[in-house]
Amino acid sequence: MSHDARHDVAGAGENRILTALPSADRDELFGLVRNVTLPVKTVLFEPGAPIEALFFPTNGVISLVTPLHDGAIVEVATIGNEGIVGVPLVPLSGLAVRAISQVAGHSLRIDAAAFLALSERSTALQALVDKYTQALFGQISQAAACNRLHSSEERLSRWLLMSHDRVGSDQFMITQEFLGQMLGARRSTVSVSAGILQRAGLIRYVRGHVTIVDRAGLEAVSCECYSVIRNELERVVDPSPQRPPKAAPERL
Amino acid sequence: MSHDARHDVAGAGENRILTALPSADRDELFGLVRNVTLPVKTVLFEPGAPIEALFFPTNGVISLVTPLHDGAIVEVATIGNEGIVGVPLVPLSGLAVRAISQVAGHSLRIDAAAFLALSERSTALQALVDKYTQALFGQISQAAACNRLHSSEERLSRWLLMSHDRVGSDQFMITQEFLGQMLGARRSTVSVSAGILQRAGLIRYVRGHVTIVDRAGLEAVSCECYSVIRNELERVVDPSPQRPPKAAPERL
DNA sequence: CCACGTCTGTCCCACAGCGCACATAGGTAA
DNA sequence: TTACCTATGTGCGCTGTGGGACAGACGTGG
Repeated sequence: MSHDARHDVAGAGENRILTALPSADRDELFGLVRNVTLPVKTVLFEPGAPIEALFFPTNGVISLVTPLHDGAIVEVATIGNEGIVGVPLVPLSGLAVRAISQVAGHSLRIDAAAFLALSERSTALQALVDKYTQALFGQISQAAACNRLHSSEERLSRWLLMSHDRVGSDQFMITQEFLGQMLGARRSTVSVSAGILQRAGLIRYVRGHVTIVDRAGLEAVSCECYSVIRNELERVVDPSPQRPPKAAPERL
Repeated sequence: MSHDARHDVAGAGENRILTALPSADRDELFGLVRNVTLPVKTVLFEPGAPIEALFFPTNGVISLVTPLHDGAIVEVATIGNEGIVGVPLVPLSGLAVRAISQVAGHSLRIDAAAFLALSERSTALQALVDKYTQALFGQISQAAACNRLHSSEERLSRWLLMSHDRVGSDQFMITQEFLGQMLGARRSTVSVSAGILQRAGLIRYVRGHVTIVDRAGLEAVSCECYSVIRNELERVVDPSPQRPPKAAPERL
């Protein structure tokens, strides 16, 4: 696994979008980035605020959440080193969501203007970003359905699996209070669901420290949304296994 | 209100994205489109199927829905003459959602390849599409939160208002069975919620024919999501009232 | 060591919405 | 007219979860 990320001072991983770039483009981009440390609960941007920079996480987990007027928030997507925070990027315009770091980590930060200029020149970068944008779109759509139809236990399992994929460790920190906000559920509901998973021997949960004990078991409990989203994201950085095209509708 | 749409044979409206284009670009695009009639429940594309064409609705309502493995579907966005069906567009790639017409109408159809070629030349078109894509992104994010936290009555009101905006008539057809699928609820739940709205004098509902009686009343019952989404979409075609920027986080 | 703050497990009640079933009304065709 | 299909209204029991509260476990700092 090549480690071209000369700015990756933390030595704690790479960003898979950048890894998938041709080396010339990647080198050029690395000249424009700055490695930033993102403690837990760092807000990268607020709804409506113009995007000033993109972030390519190398480790840690960042969530996109929709804040409602009453103060409640709901997670609509989680982003790790497989993705980009700040797309779709439009000059001087902002997204309708908040980006907030969920598990502490590092990201490569690049100014929006510099990124746009570079992507004018690099069709490979443009193509990758567009494909990722489409996958992110799919992730949010799946979350919208999941939030409506799946139980808190299924959604909790999905969240744990997605985080597990991104932190690269069997253990990470997240309080049930925070988890409840992400899942749009009461803390006590999370506590009950987590207790079920714990008694089933799938996880361990001690004062904000979650340990994934039985990954396969978690996948069995989780709803389909986990694998749907995962496949969609994998397709971006590894296009080899083409999805079988669904039955196309009649030509319009 | 200029009516340049020479292909708009149905004479039943215009697409506001296209209307917002400089006339030169608009004329060029009109040379590439075909007016298509979309009966109710027409599927424009399935999840994963490469997008072959974009659709600019001139009337009617088209929904983006996420189908789940068990056959259930949930609406994640509704698109009328303020929008575009098929974005974000990536060559040879597809979206993770199904597009299905909800209220019969017409759209201007353009081949994906032709559209991409044109948008290479028209920065105005590119900018509009990008802004709309961002707004659509916001709509889905809001729906994800709404689906999780708001009551069926609130969501039903929101759906009726959004459709009302798009059909341009106080009456349109939609069965409660279908509505239940959109809202991710039982038909009987929809029946109860609709009954409440009906007894409150806000709507009339007879065998699939909904009539909006008291729009202001509906807005009062609906959740905030209606106006949030509406503002986001209006910003695309009418950027004059800039949104006040939220408090920006500390510079990263 | 103790004190305090944080985080979790649990219990109560209330209620929206599910799952299911059935009756009825509007529309259509013979 | 009758027969039939579609769509809506409604009733009932059940369950998941909200809303709220409290006790106990863990961990840190004094």
